[in-house]
Amino acid sequence: MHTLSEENYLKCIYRLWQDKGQKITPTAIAESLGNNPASVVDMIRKLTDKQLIVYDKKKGVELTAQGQKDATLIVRRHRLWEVFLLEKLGYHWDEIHDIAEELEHIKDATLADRLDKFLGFPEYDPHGDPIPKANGKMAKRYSTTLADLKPGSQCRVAAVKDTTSAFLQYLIKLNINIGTKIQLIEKISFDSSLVISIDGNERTTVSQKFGESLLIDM
Amino acid sequence: MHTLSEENYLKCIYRLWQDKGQKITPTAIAESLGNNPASVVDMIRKLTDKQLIVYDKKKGVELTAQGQKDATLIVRRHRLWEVFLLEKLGYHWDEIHDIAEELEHIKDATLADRLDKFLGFPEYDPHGDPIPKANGKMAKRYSTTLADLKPGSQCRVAAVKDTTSAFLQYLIKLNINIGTKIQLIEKISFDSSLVISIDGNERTTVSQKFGESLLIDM
DNA sequence: AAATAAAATTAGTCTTGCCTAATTTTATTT
DNA sequence: AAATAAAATTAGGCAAGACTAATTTTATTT
Repeated sequence: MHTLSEENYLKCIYRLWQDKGQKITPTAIAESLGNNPASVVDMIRKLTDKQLIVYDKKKGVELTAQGQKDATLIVRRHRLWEVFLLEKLGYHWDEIHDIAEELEHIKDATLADRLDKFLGFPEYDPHGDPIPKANGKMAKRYSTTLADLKPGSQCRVAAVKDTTSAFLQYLIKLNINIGTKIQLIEKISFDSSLVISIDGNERTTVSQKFGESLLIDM
Repeated sequence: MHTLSEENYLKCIYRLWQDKGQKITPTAIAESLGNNPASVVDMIRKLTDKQLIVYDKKKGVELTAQGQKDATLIVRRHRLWEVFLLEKLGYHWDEIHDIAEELEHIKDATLADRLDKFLGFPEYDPHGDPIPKANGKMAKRYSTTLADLKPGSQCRVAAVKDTTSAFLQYLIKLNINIGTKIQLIEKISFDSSLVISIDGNERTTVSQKFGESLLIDM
């Protein structure tokens, strides 16, 4: 079994891999975890010894088959607990991430599967991220963002790319949820701000950063 | 907030205090946690600095008001999670203790109260231990054991004093549950073995140790 | 009360996982 | 290509929380 820290690194590497598909460098991991690059180097050695990752200076860090499997299970647990917290305990969107961050490390061979069954085998978590199945497979992950949309088109909010409560609280304020319809009216060429209409209501302007944090479905 | 280790010590001290009401010595804590007495001395210093306990060589370790409050909350969380695991996720009696041991450390201000509500404010956990309420109060704790019973009398299993799976699996084998009726037929004076009848069925003989691990209600 | 046993404590060590500072390696500019 | 900047790595340290071994204190016997 893995330590809490090892699991957090695995999850982080998994996320960087999914997000970018690019080379994963020690610096990128350090930034993502808020740790010092020197600490990352230590952990890279440890995870390499455990054969969960392979590190090559040219290619960066890559997960081995076992590393992918283990990381997927952590993500599965995280997302299932998020569903539980929201649906069963009545937490709000912006409160669940940090708690799930702790719950995902609970170690028991059958816990994830039992929770999955109890929740009715959900496909997506409250942030719109697909929940890996027991066999590691998972539903489609959305990748188009609101910022990628052509002005004039309409879309449906499918997922959030950013799960910080600052972003989620802003979404609550704007009355945006998974499933909300948004129309992109105009893209301001000066700073790429987006003029949008939420659920057919009056226009609002949001930043480029905002647009890049919302994953959509067309 | 407290570290995982601090919480485990607090809980251990709380349990020793409830169980025996006797002087709590470093050695007793060490035995209970499976740690070295030297480590216990370190932690006694730490918890004393945090004003969670008071240590006096004559009186042993005692919880301060704050220490009691914090320990009670940990116990509350542990017992609520046990109810959840058994009732909602379908675990068996003997599987829940260790998982709850991890879940009890999840830190969130409203989690215990939400879980309590979700479970319908249970009074007792699956082992028959009373669950502390949000205000710290809790239902009656049973203290009479089967071994204290007078031969000839009848009783109801109210709780188990031992939550190891070895004991619980033995109970499953004997078909004993919380609520099961037991009649004490005879006490063998040689070794204090107990001849009992479970739910009116044919006689079984159990050890003194067994009798001391079952808490009963008359 | 002295001898012995048990408990408590101190001193020093180890591992994990982080840090800073210094150095080396690799990339990017000019 | 040389200079500069950025990234990676090494070396050494620190705190938490455990350990062992040695010592001191307290309790129990004789």
